[in-house]
Amino acid sequence: MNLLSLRSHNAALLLDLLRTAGGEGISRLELAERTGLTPQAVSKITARLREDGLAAEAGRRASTGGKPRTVLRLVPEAGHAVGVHLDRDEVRVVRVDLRGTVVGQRRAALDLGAGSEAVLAAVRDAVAGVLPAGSDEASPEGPAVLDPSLLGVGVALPGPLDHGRGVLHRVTGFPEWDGFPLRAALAERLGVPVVVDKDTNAAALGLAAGGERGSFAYLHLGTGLGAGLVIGGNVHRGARTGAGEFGHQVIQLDGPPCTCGDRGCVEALCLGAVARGDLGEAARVLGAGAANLVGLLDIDVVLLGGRTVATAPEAFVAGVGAVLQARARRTGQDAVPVRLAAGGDGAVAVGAAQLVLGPVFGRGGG
Amino acid sequence: MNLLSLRSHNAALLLDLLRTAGGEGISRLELAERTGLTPQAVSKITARLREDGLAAEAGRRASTGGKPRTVLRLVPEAGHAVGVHLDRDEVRVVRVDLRGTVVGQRRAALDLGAGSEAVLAAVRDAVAGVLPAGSDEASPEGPAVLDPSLLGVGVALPGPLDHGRGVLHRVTGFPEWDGFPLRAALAERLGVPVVVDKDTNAAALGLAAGGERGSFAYLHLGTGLGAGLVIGGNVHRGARTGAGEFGHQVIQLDGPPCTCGDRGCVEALCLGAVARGDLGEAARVLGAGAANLVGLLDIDVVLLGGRTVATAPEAFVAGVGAVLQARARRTGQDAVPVRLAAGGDGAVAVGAAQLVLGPVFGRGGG
DNA sequence: CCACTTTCGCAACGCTGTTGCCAAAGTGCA
DNA sequence: TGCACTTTGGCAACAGCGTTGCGAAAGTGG
Repeated sequence: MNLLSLRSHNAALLLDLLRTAGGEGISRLELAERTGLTPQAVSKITARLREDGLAAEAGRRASTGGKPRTVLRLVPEAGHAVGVHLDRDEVRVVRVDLRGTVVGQRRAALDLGAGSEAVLAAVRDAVAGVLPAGSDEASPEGPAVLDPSLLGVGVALPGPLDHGRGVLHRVTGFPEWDGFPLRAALAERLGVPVVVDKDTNAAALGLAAGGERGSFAYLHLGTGLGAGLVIGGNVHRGARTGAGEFGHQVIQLDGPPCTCGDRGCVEALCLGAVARGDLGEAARVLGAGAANLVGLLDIDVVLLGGRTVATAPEAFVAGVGAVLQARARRTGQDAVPVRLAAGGDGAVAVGAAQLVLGPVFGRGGG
Repeated sequence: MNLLSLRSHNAALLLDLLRTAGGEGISRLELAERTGLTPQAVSKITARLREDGLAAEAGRRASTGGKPRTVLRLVPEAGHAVGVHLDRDEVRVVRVDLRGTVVGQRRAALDLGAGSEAVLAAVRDAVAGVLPAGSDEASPEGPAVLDPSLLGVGVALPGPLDHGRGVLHRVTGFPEWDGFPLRAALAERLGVPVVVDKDTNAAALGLAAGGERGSFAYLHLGTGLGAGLVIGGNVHRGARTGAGEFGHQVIQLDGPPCTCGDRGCVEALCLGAVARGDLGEAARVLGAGAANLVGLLDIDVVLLGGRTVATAPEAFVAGVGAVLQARARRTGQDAVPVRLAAGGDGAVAVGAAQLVLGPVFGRGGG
């Protein structure tokens, strides 16, 4: 760690606090208290941020007997990022500002099996569509993006992949994507940095950026069952960036067979119960898996999302909550709360944009 | 992050590399490469470490055509720590040097149910017993330790507790310890900093300090079943420092009742199989739990330990390994290796000492 | 013996956050 | 209205961080 990284570290720290403060803003002295830096250091760093256009003064607080504190806020328009949710049958693209607010979106049908060239071209067009007019001036073959305030493009898609290298492992049902270097291919076509990740990780990251503090698990129950883990504000991806395989956790030894080849996986049991219309059992099974996870990691909160959960949100929240409450009664501690994940349908695309914004605010090892 | 924390951060970084290098030592240029610092910065920092007596020159490497590199090594005697393993029927105390080598140990029978005063006195005596002669000069009522090179005492014991505040939650079978502020009570009696943690976390930390790199899970199968999780070199304790509840992970919905009040816990199934003499089934059940953990966290390696594992190490390693290999075949990735944890009986006490040494080397949020 | 390579320390430097001090901008009482 | 007081925040000087430039030290090889 040298002085340059110290500088950017502290700048990112302050930017993160400015982002968290949102539209209300935050004063220099509050920033000093929260970071442990001296007020004068905060003044210096925020002066640099104001010079760069990333922060601005925004009114002042009421006086407490002396000079009133000047409120600082993030300038959301100073930069933006694009998030792409690449699903099996459609692509969703959003453009967000520094605060994470959606300032443009686009949605298009897509056949993930149509071949990599067709898919990449469709993504390129959809991304170009959310950019401000004039950004797309290059030739169809060349880089699509010339806008210098665009920090990058984050892409989220289902299935295991190598987040570090940006290479897909498998996309269920589409073997032609095995081993495809998605990040490199897209970065070349778009001309900006590209980050790829699993859809569940993107959704979890979006929740973290959206104000969810501490450590939590986002459980996504849709056509499959997966999890995104956030530990201490950062997404936990594991040694080979394959963490979050929640659905194929075995909770019924020698139980009914699962598509993965094992038996008694949460996913198989849970989706089986859903198919039978037994949502109570589905929620109980999901809760058992969640309780295992809570015991292992001691997280703050469990968040539920996905199409299947959306069909009966209260039933799932209550059912999973009941299992966690029973567990809490046994251990003698407060139960870990269960809530519905905010954001709904567009959460993955918005979270994908956070793959790019995260490093700006000191998240995600950037 | 200010300049003082920057300084100690880089110093800890170098100390950690010196420790990892062990007796062979490491040259300044290698340190520079591994830290990303310039060689000159490494020279300055190591000069300070040598002034403080923490590092020393130790010979030189063969020349590669120019001046040979000077080898630096950690001075193990520059500081030491005491680790206490407080078990239900005995207390084990070790004193280790900076390198983690045991330089003194003591073992005494102990009744954890004999009341806090008796237990604390016994711990105090055992700790005093491993200290160099002359350290224990204070009156029986006053602080026991006057040795300034003693960095602190780490205490590991079974059962859930609050690592942050040093307060016990419950010790199974000994309700009189509920809510006992062990850290404060011991710190007062010993006169040095005290850190308390679960025995499984201490063992895992000891393995990490003993050369185990990256992320791993230590599974301890003895009278109970628990886990210590190390993620990126640091012990993961979770929001309320209760992480690692591996044994009460449910892997058999509505299965046989467990002592915890739930049904189908790994611990109940595994120990039940052991009681029946069916070690193959015990290993398979343990492997199922380990596979769930591996999928969720994507760790590098699974390490097994504990008295029950020690009765048939090969059977457990092979049985758990088989489950993980089957999982790897399904996902198409390399199997996560399973190994026997090094250290054996004394591992927990040695690991407890690392609770104190960890922060010196930049581990554990110190 | 001398040219060459490589390591490593001294000195000067740029930059970090910190400290001391003072102007700015309020409140509140006489 | 005026003045003392409180609180904020900028300017300037500063100590200390890692970096750069350069030269001495300590080897190898012809």
